[in-house]
This record gives sequence, C-alpha cells and structure tokens, in this order.
Amino acid sequence: MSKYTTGELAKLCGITVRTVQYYDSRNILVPSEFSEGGRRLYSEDDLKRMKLICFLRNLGLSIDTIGRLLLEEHPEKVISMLLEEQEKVLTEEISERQERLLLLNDLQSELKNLNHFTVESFNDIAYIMKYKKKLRRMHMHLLMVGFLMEAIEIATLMIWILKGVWWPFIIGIMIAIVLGVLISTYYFKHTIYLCPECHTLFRPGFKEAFFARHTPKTRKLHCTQCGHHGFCIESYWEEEKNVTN
Amino acid sequence: MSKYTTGELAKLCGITVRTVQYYDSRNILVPSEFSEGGRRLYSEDDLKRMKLICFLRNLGLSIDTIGRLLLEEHPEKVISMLLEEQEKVLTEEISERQERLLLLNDLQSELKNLNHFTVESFNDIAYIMKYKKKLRRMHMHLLMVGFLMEAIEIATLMIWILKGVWWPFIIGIMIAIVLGVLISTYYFKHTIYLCPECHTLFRPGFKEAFFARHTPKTRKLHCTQCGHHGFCIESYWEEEKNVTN
DNA sequence: TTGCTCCTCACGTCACGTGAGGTGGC
DNA sequence: TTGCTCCTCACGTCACGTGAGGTGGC
Repeated sequence: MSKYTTGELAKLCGITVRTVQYYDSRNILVPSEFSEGGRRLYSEDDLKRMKLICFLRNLGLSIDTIGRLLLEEHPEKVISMLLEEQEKVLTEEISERQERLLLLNDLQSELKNLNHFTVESFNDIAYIMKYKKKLRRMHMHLLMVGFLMEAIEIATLMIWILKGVWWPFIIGIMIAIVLGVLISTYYFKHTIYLCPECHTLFRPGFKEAFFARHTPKTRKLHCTQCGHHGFCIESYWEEEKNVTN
Repeated sequence: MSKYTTGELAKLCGITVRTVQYYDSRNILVPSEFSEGGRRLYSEDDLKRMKLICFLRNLGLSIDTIGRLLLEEHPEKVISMLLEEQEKVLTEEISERQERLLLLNDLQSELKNLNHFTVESFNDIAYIMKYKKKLRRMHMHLLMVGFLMEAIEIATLMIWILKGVWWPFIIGIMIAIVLGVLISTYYFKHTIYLCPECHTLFRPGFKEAFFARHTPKTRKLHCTQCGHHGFCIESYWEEEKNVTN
C-alpha cells in the first residue's frame, strides 16, 4: 500500500500543499499516519477522501459544511437538502451579478452620451439611471395618447370624406387640442434636464421647452445654471422629491 | 446648510453606521466636520459623495478601486476601463456559478438513480459525472453506426425488391455483421459498471454483458466484487487509467 | 554535503459585523 | 436624570496565500 506525502497528495488533487495542511488543521482530512520526522503520510483511502472533498468544494460548498457532511452517520439523509440549499445560493448569486451587469451596461451607454464629465456627473448619471424606467413608461404614455389622437383624426376625417358629415372632425380636433395640452403639461411636469456643460439638473420654462429642437433622448435648451445652450439629456422628475436627490 | 450625523447619513444611504465609520477609516469618505465632542458631521456634499460610493459599490467595485477612482484628477479617463474590467469579472463569476449549478443538477439526478449510498459512493458518482460527456459521445457513435447499418440494409433490400438484384443485400448483411462486431468490441472496451450494492466499479465478461438485459443507463449484471445481481449503472472507462481514479 | 520538500508559527486578505466599555447630546 | 446615539478599540469572518526560520529525507 503506497503512502503519499503532502506534496504528492496535493499534486494528485490539483491543490496546494498549504490547502492540504489547512484541511488537516480544520479536521477535514487528518492524515492516517505520520513519519518519524513528523511528516504527514496519506493512504489510498485518504486520497479518495481528498478527491471527494475537492469535488464537493467544486460545487461551492463551504469546507465546514463538507466536514459536517463527512462526519454524518447517514450522509444520504442530508446531502439532498444541502444540494437544494446550495442551488438556491448559486441562483441568487447569479441573478445578483446579472443585475449588476445590467446596471453596468446601462452606465456604460450613459457615459457615451456625455461630452465630458467630472466626479459630480456620476450622481446625475445615477439619477438618470434610477428613473430610466419611469421615463420610458412616460414616453409610452405619450405615444399611446399620440396614437389615440391620430386615430380620432383619421376616423372623423373618414366620416367627413365618406359620409359628408363634418362636425365630428371639428369635435375631434378640439378633443385632440385638449388632449395635447393635458399631455404636454403632464410631460413637462415630469421631465428634468441634465446640462452637459455644468452637469446640474434643471427645469426649463414651458415655452422654451415646448418649442425647442429635440431628439428622442435630448432637447436643445439654455441651462438655468450656467447659461450653456445645447442638447441636454432628458430624465424623469418626481414633483414631491428634491432635485438634490 | 444641514449637517448629518453618522446614523442619519447611514439611514439616507441604506447602509450601517459601522460602514460609514469604516469608510472614514479607509479614507473613502472623511467627514467634512467634527462636533466638539468628536462626533462625525457630514455635509450635503458628503451625502452626495456617499450616495455615489454606494452606487459604485452596487456595481461590485471594491472600495479600494472606488477610493482611487474618486482621487483621480480625470476619472473619465479610467472609469471606462474599470467598467470593462468589472464586466469581465462579473461575466466570469456568472459562468463559474452556472457551471457549478450544472454540476450540482447532474449530481442531484445521479443521486436519484442509486437505491442507497454511503460516503464512498460519492467517489463513484463523481467518476460517473466526470465521464458523462465521453459516455454520451460514445453512445452517439453507437447510434450513428446503427443508423448506417440500417441504411445499408434498407438500400440493398430496395435494390433486391425493385431491381431483383440480390447480392448487394448479402454483402450489406456481411458489412453489418463486421460493423456490429467492431462496434460491440469498442463499446465493451470503453464501458464500466457501478454496482448499486457494494458501490464499486467493475467490468463484466463480454459474454455476460452482451446478452444481459439493459436500459439506456443500466445493465443487469453480476457484480464481480460482491456477487450482487441487478441493474448496474453504466459509465465510461479509459483503458490506460486505473479504476481507483 | 546539497537541493528539495516539508514543518510550524504568524500575519495578511476583504468589507465590514459584533461586542465591550465608555461618552455626547437632546 | 434617562434613553438613545455615537465613539474607539479589538477580535471574528472565510479559505487559504505568503513569508520566516527551521528541519527531514533522498
């Protein structure tokens, strides 16, 4: 029966000598024999056990858990439970990291929208990202109301053309105007802009914002803080909250 | 200008008092003022900075990294690189955990195949799982050869029926027999079985294995170790390797 | 005798948690 | 004066890594 030294056992299991020593000190795998000089000697059974330990460690189980499992009289009674627990831990760790990854990718794309930034602009970016979903939802509302207005216009226009009845079209236009005013008010009450120059959040006047040139994500405005005139990034604003948040 | 105590700052950022103190000791966020009694007082700017720190920490960045980033003269020059690095780290951590999860699920299904087990049977399961892919590949080879034999049979049979030429069918059968012998030899050279009674790996005689009843994953054999007769789990065996591995 | 391996301390890692024992501030 | 909050040590976590200084075994 061959005996293995610490180094040999480590090499056969793909771990370090220190790890073997550590498992001894933690009573996870105590060598079955010692040499006269006090060196650890491991048997064939010890090797098997170490391979098992490494296998269980590969599942992500803690060495405490492994130690307790190997001490059990009936390991089959606890292993299934342990595996289920570990399954939960792993899925949670995965989804946690996936969330971080999403946040990180969001941040990366936001960074590209800014010409330049200082440490302070991080806060603005964090703010923008925090309200990204709400902003998107509001944009969806705008689109839906827009479609509704279009539908009313087209329907009443068809009635005029096909049936010669003109008054539904006029009423339709009036409804559209009312809807337009309401949705614009709603829109400008819930938007705020980030100046790419001084990196502060500001709210423009209704008139300026209404007639300003814009893209899906920005609007050309005068910053109320630094006076800069250019395309500013749009974000969501909750009325009861303070701008500094 | 309002000042925040340690506890107030902690509550506003959703962290513990201890964490605030720790960030002070690590020079990540030093309070801008102290009370006469030596208590930390944080300004509005400190609050912003702490929120930023929490945001960056949510991305999984280490506090050392955050500290260095906030000290940078031009953080915009390093942030993209840091984010890319962190992206790699996160994807690696995710795939590592997904591998563990696969291994874990494999183990769970293997455990269900065993009537009962001891600590030793873990090693056998680990062995089975280690060679699962190779076993599956070998089964694929068997299937492919099987289909080839079928194709030859059907094609030559068609020739016989439709054209009245009988000798290709006879040659086909002979080829099929040769292929059958070759593939069977290959198969039994590379399989090993796990006894569900004594949990050892053994190789049966060719004759017994050839005529034994079997399912896709097991075969009814006499264990060469304990003499038990029953369905044994099939696994892959590499000739140059030792059974004890 | 010379390398090589192994031995035992003992400190370091990372981001705090958890007391202990004392004090500030309303 | 009484709670409550905050203060500073200082040790613990987890699975080892990394020397230091010494020794076994071929």
